[in-house]
Amino acid sequence: MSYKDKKVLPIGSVSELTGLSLRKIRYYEERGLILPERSGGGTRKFSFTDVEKLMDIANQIEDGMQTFEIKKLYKKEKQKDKDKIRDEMIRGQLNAAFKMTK
Amino acid sequence: MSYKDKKVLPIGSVSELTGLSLRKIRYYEERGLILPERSGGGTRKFSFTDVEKLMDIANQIEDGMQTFEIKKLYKKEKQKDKDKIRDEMIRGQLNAAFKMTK
DNA sequence: CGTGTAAGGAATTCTGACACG
DNA sequence: CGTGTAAGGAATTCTGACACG
Repeated sequence: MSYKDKKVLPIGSVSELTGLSLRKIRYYEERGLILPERSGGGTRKFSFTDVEKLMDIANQIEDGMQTFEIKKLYKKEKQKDKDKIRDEMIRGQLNAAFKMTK
Repeated sequence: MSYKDKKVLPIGSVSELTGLSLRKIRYYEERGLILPERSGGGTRKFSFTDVEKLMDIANQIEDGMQTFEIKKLYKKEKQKDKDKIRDEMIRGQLNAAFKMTK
């Protein structure tokens, strides 16, 4: 995992990087759009990937999209990723089986 | 500037990533080995580059090197970088002058 | 010299709630 | 629904100092 995915940024830094208020960031988490980790004491820790996602979210909100729609969108994205991986695995196995017939 | 150079990490995250105590990190700053930025309120903000540098420093300390030696080393590195840039600029200008003679 | 620690205070973050719309 | 704000408390960080070696 690269630096981009390390959950290490405090919400203040994320707010500065994205230009979003603390309230908005917390709300988007509440709606399940992002999933920061928590320190032992309970403070949120974000990754740069989260920061990028938040900037995406901000754009979509500006376009009048609602949080649950954005969430659905992300679910679809994830499903696509899974489908892709499944396809690749199937292709790999077919390929292996094919070689055995030679 | 990439994510790696953004000064956004709190000292706690840096401590976790490097395995160094808060005391050590602050001390290495005091000795001028790293230069985190400060938030408006005065809290330190580090970059991933700082994190990498700290891991380097930790190794050198383990090898018995003293902080002022490490600092000297970094100064030399910087000087080399400057020399390199100067060389490239001179070469670029010579090249341009040479083309004009054609 | 490099590092741990206890001390007191300040900055940061947290949650739940009320407000507006 | 999405967001601002005031409120009280808890976690995080800060500095300067003493200790040891």
